Amino acid sequence: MSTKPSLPKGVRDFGPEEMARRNFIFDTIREVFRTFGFMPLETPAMEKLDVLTGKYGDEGDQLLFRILNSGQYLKSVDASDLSDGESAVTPKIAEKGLKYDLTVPFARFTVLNQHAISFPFKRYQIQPVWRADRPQRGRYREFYQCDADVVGTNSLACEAEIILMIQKVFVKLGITDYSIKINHRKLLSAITAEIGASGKESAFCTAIDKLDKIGRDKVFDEMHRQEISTASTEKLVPFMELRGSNREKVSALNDMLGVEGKPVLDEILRVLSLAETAGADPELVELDLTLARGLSYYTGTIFEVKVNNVSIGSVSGGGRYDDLTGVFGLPDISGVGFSFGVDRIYDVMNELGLFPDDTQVFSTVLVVAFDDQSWEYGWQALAGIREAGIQGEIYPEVAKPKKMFAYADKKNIPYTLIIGESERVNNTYTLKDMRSGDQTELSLEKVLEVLNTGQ
RNA sequence: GUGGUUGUAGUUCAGUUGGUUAGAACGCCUGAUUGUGGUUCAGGAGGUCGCCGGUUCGAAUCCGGUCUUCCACCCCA
Repeated sequence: MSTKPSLPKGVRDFGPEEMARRNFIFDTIREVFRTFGFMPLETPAMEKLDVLTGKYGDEGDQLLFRILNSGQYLKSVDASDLSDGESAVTPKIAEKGLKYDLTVPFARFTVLNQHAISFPFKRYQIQPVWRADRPQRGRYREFYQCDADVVGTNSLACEAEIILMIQKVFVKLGITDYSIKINHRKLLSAITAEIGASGKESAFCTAIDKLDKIGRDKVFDEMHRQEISTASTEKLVPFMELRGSNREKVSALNDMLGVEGKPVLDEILRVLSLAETAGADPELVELDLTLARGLSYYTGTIFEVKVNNVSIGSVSGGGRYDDLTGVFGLPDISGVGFSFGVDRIYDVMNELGLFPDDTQVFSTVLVVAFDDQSWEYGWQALAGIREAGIQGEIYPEVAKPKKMFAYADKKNIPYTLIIGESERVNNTYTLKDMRSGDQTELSLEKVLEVLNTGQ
């Protein structure tokens, strides 16, 4: 008995026309990464769980896909583990997990290969990652990330290059209405200290991150629940009311934070000016104090890119992490990186109608034969067509003309090469333009000429 | 993880207060048309109504469970 097949929750197939569009995005991003000197890297789908856990916060750990051990995976589990529940059993039956992002595996790679790497090390990585999230619009359980990271340097040029790469990619993709939001973890810490809520940084961050979504009152409510005092949230008001250009915000912050804030603010200014002198559009970059980001390993500048007027979350994000390799035994390596979410960029471009209408052409010519002997004749001609670098195919059997031409139509093949008895006898080929319906009897040489120039 | 929502032909969807044989469009196949496609016309195939159970004389329809879809939280690309 056969069962109807189905796909697991949150994963998708990509058909031919979808792949053409996705590849356009991948190719664009890859090209930009290369022009900035990043080198390719791939890591396995699965990692040891101890590599993955603890890097993404508690929420992140819950979203890890765990892989059941092979063989007799229950042999080390006993009754007391079972009565203790999942937290006792899971580590004993699952030692591997699917990777959750590309940054942590990259850190693991860097540590394992430090003997072979010369720092600063720039790599890009385009691979799927998996998260056991509830699927939603723009949210999948398997999705592609395109990461570029630099490790082994503190230079703020790296941050500036991230801004430049984002802008370059979006220009090529035709996305114009978006903003690159930047902030700095140390700036958030300085503000937390200034309002007298030291030690509450992470609660502060998750709350303030929601400001544009739920409004000031609810953010304050949440902070109060997290034991941040009313006095503190009152002191926060002027920070929330900061408006103006990035430089105006920075100078205001300089006054508000005093000497404590100076180093961070200088960093931000430096990043902005490096980006601008290399041609970045300052209008698209916005210092946003409410940007916090959940991943716990960020320590410096953080980025997020949001396309305006679409109902999809951020399409890119990243930041600087001072010590990601430290947990793997290689301390004091600072890195900074970011990631494009191809799946969301695809959804955004679809929503904005940025993909060109022209349906992909997968074959330039279809060889159509009316009898078996002609098919053999066409088969040989096809070899010559392909030799000339033209994409072509033959209808694989002799069938009714209607069927063969309908195939060419459906597959959007612009030319058919028609062969029957008369062509075979004359040693010629009838080339038909499927759009106009015009057809002429030509030598193979002429056919190749038309196919090469005709497209 | 919490709350809601969806599921009927290959696809998009109708289907009345529970009532005989579950429909349409598009797609597919065949023919009109055995060396010429897109149009037109005629015909045809295709569904255990997501799955399991319950209520009922009778369930696509009501109830429960489960899986799936989409959405709001949480969080995130």
